[in-house]
Amino acid sequence: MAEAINRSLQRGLQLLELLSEHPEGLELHEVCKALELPKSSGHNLLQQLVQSRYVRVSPHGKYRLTLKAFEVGASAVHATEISQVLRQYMQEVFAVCNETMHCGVLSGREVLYIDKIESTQSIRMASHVGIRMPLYATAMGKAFLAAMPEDAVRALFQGVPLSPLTEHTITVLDKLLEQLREIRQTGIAVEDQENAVNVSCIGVAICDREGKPAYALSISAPSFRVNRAEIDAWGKLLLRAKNRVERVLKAL
Amino acid sequence: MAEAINRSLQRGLQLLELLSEHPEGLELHEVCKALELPKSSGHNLLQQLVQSRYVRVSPHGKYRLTLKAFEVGASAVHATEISQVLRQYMQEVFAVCNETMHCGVLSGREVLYIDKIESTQSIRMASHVGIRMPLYATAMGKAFLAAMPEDAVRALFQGVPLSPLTEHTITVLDKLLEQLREIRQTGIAVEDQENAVNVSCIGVAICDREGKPAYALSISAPSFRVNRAEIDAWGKLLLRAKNRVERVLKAL
DNA sequence: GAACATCGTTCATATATATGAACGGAAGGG
DNA sequence: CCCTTCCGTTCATATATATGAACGATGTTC
Repeated sequence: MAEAINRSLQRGLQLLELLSEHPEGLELHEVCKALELPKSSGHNLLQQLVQSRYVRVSPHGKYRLTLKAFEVGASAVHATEISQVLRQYMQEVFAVCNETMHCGVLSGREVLYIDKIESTQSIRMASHVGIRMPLYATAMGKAFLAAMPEDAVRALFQGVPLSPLTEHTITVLDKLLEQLREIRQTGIAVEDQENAVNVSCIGVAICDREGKPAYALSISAPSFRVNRAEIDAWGKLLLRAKNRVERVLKAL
Repeated sequence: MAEAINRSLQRGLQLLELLSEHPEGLELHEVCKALELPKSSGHNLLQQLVQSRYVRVSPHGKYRLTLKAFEVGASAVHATEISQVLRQYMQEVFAVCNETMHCGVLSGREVLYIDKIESTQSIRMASHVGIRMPLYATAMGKAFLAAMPEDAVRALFQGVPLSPLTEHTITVLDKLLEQLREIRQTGIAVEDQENAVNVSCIGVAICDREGKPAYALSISAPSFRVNRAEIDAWGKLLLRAKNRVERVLKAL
């Protein structure tokens, strides 16, 4: 944590983040403990957040975020005007595959999910927009990494353990790097139950004008519906979408 | 604006809201003018927002929201656990109608859109999650109003003009009240090009345990695809979804 | 190209915040 | 039933913020 420029504001924002990680709500003393605040300080900040309608307090004294935070955040994602274009092409791929699709942005060692279209099939993936997932265990993430030079990937994961999420998760950096080399050949990243059991994903990265990975698209489906044929067919669709989005990005 | 409890935080939050209304970004002096801040104060707040990564500044000196604001907000909507249930039933209705659906919450004289499922048909509605629309000109909104006593509706719109959004918008309160009486008979609200031309919507309100309207579901389609038959069939689906969600709400 | 605007940044000090300590109420234990 | 403990709230004052004024940089006008 860098030294604050404006302590009140910094702590208020930290408080919003903390509450966003605790949907069930937190009590004053819990907030103070988590952020190492004196209770009088925490009280003051929470009061302001309540007055500004970002937080409400339940009858049991639990502080939670309100939908005002959602409103502000939602416009942030639509401010990145490319999101409209991404959604358009996502929709077109979805029309063919009818499997849950996600769109994400690269964010440190994680991918941040910013949009999704859910499959109408009864067996489908659960997920939600706004979450983060590790790069090394998702199709979108591996697509991002494959769009980076190997040195950059090594640097990014220098000293960072690849914690297993399932028993299929790649936990050895060299193995990951090897797979990234394959992905660079085709442009298509495949992930088979590395993030959640019985779920497979196919992803592509979309690069900005400077060629740096920025966005990714993926298809997620129950593993039994993802075979060689689907990987080939859906992969092609994703690549086509990727190229079209990149063309728009260049024209911007 | 109430007197601040903590001025820094209050102003910082106002600043986030302001930026959320200006996706194209604002310069320091524009921010200061809009919020009536001295430029040194605006500068300090923006610096903190940048340091906390809620805002970034473009090469041209334009301040914009980042996706960090989106992340925090997204979890706020998922914190209202009912959103999972709503989405589930929305999905089931969507599987039949294949028209764009929305889910919204009642917020003052407006409906706040919190979720959507987009039609895969080539002619479909443009909209996005996080926006607000006036109650009097949307199917969701009229469903909300019909779930309130007439006196409450009168009070809500006391002295508030019903500004036309299209030439079909209901702009006379008595006419709106009359239509609400009809909606109370069936439970289904229909809106025909009152919000946007060539778009028709069907909506239902979902009430909480105390019987107060809280959520709404709607189907939006090009007007030519919405005839008597669709209104009846889709209206029934929506009513069924409404009842199921209300049952869950009572059980919570 | 000189004079003038306009904008962002810096800084000293008047003003508002942060917090330890004290208070009051609620819950739990003996 | 009293004592203890744990929370949330209030308050005075030590500390940090807010801001007018001054500065430097950049762009504009004539």
